[in-house]
Amino acid sequence: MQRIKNKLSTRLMNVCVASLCKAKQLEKAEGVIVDGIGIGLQPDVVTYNTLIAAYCRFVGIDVGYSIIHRMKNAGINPDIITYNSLIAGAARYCLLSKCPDLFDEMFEMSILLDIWSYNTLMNCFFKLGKPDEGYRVFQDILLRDVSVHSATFNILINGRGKDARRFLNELVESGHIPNAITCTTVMKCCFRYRQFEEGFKIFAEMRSKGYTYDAFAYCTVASLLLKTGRITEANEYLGYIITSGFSLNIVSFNTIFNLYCKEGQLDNAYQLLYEAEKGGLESDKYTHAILIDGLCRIGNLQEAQQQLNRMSETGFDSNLVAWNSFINGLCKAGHLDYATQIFESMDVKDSVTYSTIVRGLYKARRFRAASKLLLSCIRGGMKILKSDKRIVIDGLRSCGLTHEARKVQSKIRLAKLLHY
DNA sequence: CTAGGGTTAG
Repeated sequence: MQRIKNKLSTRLMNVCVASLCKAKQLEKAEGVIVDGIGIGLQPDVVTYNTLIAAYCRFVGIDVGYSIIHRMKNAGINPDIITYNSLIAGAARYCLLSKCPDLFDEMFEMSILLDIWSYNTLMNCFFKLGKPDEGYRVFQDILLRDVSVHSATFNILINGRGKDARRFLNELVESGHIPNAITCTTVMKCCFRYRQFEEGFKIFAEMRSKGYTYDAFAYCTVASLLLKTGRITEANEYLGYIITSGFSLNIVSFNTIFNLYCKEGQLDNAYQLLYEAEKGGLESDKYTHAILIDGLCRIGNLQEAQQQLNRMSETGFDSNLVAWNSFINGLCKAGHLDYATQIFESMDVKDSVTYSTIVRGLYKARRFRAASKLLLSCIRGGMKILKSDKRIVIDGLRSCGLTHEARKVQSKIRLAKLLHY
């Protein structure tokens, strides 16, 4: 009788630990376990797995891994879920090199990789832009005759991108019934590849099937509408998201926030931010980037700069999109030198950073500087837009620097030969 | 107790 009681209480403790972990309250979760042990409860594999998953998600894989020692000392062996959480952590923090050691350990304990492990790995490879490795994982799934899960298909759809719609048809033809996640995935892929009609068709189908029971599809569609200048329709869907009673998280909130910022309604944006924070939502890197871009758009560069500072203080110091937005704002306002100064102080830049400055320099008719930058971008192995190449060459020509223009052109060609 | 969908910049 006492043992049954304790088991029940362990389950209760686990529910408590899980909800604290979900809220990132890891110290409190640990406290609950300590208290539980204090009153004679025995943490089980679920208790430890919950904790390991949370550490791997919020802190890092090493801390997660250290719990394994604790559970072994308590006489509990890690299982496939333990290792899947560690694999997910390795994938999340780009530490796939740690996986072979994990696999070895699993092998020693006779724990086999399951579909969750494979899905995690496959998804990670696609996200890292290594589709071949992703497909190799899928081959492994088929070879080892592991039963697939609907998530497997969704990961594959994301990996295929451009052919997502066709892939969905094939799935349906082979008897698979796509769920809401599959549909949203395909719709997003359609939009990404400018297959707008196909995308909206999927959205209509989702609504008729009752697949729009949460804000996911609406956010996708509203953002697309905003991006393509269909503001009224975007507003309609966002209005619906607000009034429908969906529980709004930071992502749906960011979508609405973005509409206000793009529309220059910064007062509304700040009001929304205030209410979201009052409701316990934490701003993320998207919130910051959207706000900084919005401030730049209305020309309030000072406030944008301050917001960047606040952002860095709250731990989002490497938010490249926000910095790119700010550089763009500076260029638009004609502060080329300050923009260049910031550009040079940045440790991490991407092709958007370069492109923004190149375009800024072009508009300021500083063609030599623009071409110099374009070439250093190419040397860094980054993709450049055809239009950027065009404007630099045209710019040089337009002020009689035909020799330079030709030189830049041949250097670009040479770089292409070397890189591809 | 683990994996898959929505939000940002040129």
